[in-house]
Amino acid sequence: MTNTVPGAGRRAPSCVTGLRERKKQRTRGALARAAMELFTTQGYEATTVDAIADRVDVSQRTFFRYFAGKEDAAFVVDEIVEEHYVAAVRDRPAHEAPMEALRGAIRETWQELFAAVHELVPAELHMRMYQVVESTPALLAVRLRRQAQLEQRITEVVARREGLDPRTDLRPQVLVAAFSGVVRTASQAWGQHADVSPETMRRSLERHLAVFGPELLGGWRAS
Amino acid sequence: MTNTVPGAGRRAPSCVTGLRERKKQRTRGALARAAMELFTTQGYEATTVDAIADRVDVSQRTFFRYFAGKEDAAFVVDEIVEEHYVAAVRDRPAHEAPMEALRGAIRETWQELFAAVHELVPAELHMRMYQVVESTPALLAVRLRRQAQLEQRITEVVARREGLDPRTDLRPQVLVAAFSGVVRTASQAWGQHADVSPETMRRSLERHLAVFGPELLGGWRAS
DNA sequence: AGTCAATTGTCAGCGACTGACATAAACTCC
DNA sequence: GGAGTTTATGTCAGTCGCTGACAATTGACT
Repeated sequence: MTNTVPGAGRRAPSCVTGLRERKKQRTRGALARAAMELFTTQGYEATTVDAIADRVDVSQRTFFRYFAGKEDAAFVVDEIVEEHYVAAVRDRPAHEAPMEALRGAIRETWQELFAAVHELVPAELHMRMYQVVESTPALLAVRLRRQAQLEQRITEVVARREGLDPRTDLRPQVLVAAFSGVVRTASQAWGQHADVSPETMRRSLERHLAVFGPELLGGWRAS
Repeated sequence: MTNTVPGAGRRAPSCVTGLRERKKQRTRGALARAAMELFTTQGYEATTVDAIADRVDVSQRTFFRYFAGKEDAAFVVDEIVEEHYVAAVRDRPAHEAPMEALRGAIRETWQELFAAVHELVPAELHMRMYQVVESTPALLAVRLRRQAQLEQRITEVVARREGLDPRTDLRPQVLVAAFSGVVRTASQAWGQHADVSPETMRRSLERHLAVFGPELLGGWRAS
């Protein structure tokens, strides 16, 4: 089902591990890693697609057969994390309230984040890449769009958990939007932090989540 | 202070209305309107910068002296709305709780939205343009980035209202992020609506805001 | 081994964008 | 109102992201 990109062959099974399929996965991984290394060292704009392709000894044309655009090579990690997150929300115990489930899922996801990605890219590179995306306008825009799409998927999952139709009952949509906004501030704050480590990441998340309670919506002067 | 873009002259006052300045504003407006007309009729990707420039009888190079990129011509309206919103939050009565102030400000802004923009572009074009941005991935990404930047500004304003330092106290940041997420779902839902009118816009906003209360963060099963 | 399908490189071309230079227009001051 | 100085504009050449088309190579299956 999940083909490694170039031409979804009409009869190709693509899930079994033929020599061909392994080769494709290797090239794709190599391209992604090469791209990230160049992006983090030279900057995104200063890196040409030719440079990425040369580093893997393929033609520029081949790069574009694996990635629809230069940007996409920067989001292979995000892609994995997104899948983990969706699965995590889905697998949360049914008795949890929606907000609890989201909180638990994001904690899980961020906890296992580096382990899940480790095979593809070293943690060091991954963290620097996160900052590159945050500080490059063109990439940041794409990340935010991806997260907006992710919100849609999460909304579906939450609605199903509660047995609601998201078009009728707006609560899933609204909760997910608000919650995602909060998570984004947490990751943003973490990205600006000088010491980017799994530990500071966890702490940033908890600090932001702690504030997001019913008291936030009322007056603050009494506090 | 607000120069119309081509070369910020070292001695040019640029706030007074010289013949030169008026001419620039006219071409800038004409370029923006031409761009929006083409974007809404042919689609964003199918519209070339040459086509936009030709329609205003200037060279392609001149277009890029007024707008840093093809995208930017699509966001002159958003820019105005953003300014209105910031001002609206700032001018809210000091006794209002942060959440109240944000709610009031967004209502105000959306109410006067079409009137505020009317001089630059007709309402019809404006609304169709909104949908074009929502349905064009490249443009949607930019809009989301702009809104993220807007959140930062609003956070500053809210923090100042409450006499807080946004780096110490995370509440402004977190509230604004959550609230902005909710507003975004409202505008998104409106954009997908078949009948895009000021009336349906207001209703979408109220429906989404109504859901965003303390009950949302707890369990829903009791309801 | 031979056939078939799928990946790859090469090439030509489009569109977004930029720096450099020359021209023409508007502003300034006398 | 004319001389000199900014400042906007057009032209040109060039880079980079990206795509379609074709031919050559390589893996897969019998």
